[in-house]
Amino acid sequence: MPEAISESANAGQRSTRQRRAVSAILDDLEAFASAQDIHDRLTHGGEKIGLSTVYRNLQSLVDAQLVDALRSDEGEVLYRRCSSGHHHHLVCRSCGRTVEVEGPTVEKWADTIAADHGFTEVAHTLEIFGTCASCRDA
Amino acid sequence: MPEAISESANAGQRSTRQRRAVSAILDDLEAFASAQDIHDRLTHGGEKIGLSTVYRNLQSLVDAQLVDALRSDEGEVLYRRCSSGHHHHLVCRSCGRTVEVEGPTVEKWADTIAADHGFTEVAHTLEIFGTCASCRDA
DNA sequence: ATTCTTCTTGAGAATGGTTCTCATGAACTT
DNA sequence: AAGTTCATGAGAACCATTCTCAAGAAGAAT
Repeated sequence: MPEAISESANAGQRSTRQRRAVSAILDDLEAFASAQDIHDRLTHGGEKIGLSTVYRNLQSLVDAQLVDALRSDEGEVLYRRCSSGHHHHLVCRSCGRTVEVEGPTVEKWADTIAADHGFTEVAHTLEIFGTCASCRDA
Repeated sequence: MPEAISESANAGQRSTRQRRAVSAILDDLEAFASAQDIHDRLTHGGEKIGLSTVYRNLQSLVDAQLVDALRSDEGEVLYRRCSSGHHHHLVCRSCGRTVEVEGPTVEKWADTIAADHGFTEVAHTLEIFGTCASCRDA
C-alpha cells in the first residue's frame, strides 16, 4: 500500500547525504550566502555535491519556508536560515551579516496604502542594507 | 576650445534618434516595463534600434535619476519614469500599473533600526505588490 | 560645408546565475 | 533481496544583461 500523503513540508522527500549537508551548512551560516557560495563551502569542506543539487535543495527549503531568500543588488539570490514568521532583514553589504527585524508599523502602513488604492492580495518586500560596525572599522 | 564641463545630468551626452525614442516611450508608459519590453515596443512601432542601445540608454537614465529601476520577482529589471525624490512603489502584479507612495515614517524607522545595530551608509528597498482593482474585476 | 574628434550605435559574442535533461545512483517499501 | 520512485550530477540550455569593436552620427572647429 502506498504511503499516505503526509501533511508535512517534507512530504515525499528522502533524506540524502547531500540534502543533510546543505541543511547543515545553513545552520553554520549567520550571513546570507549565494547558492554558489554554499556549493563552494561544501566542496571545500570535502563534501561531494553537484551545483544543481545545491540549487534544488535550497529551492525546496525555501518552498518549505525553512529558509529565506532575497535578491542582492546584483540580482543574485541569497539564502539564509531564518526564524519563522514575517520579518525583514538588515544586511551588511560587505560581509552579509544579517539582523532580523520586525516592523509592525510598516506592515500596517503597507496594507493601508494598498487598500486605499484598491489593491488586493498585497505583499511587500523590504530590506535594509548598510555597512556593519566591524566592516566599517576594518 | 572644448566645451566647459556642464553641471547638468546630460554632460557629454549627445541627442540621438535612439535616445529620444527611449525617452519618449517612457513618457507613454505608466507601468514598469523591462528593457526587452521597451525594445519590442520600439521596434514594433517602426523604430530601428538595437537591444544594447536600449539597455545603455535606460542605464544612463537611471544614473541620471530620471528613471526608476526595480527588480521583479523573477529577477528582471523593470524601468519607469518617476517623479524625483525618494519614494516607493505600489505595483500591480498583473498589469504593472504603479502608484508612487511616500512613507516618511518608514524611512525613519529603517534608519533608526540600522543605527541601533551600528550600521552606517544605510539604504533600503521597499516595494508593495498587489492586484489592482481593474485586474481583480477583469 | 568640410573636417575632425569623440560619442553612440548595433550585431553578435561573452558572461553569469539559474534551470533543465536524462542516465545513473540511492532511499524507502514490501 | 527486489522493486519502485525519488534524487543526483555533469553538462547543456536558458535568458537577462553586458561587452566588443568596427562603422556611423553629433557637435565643434575651421
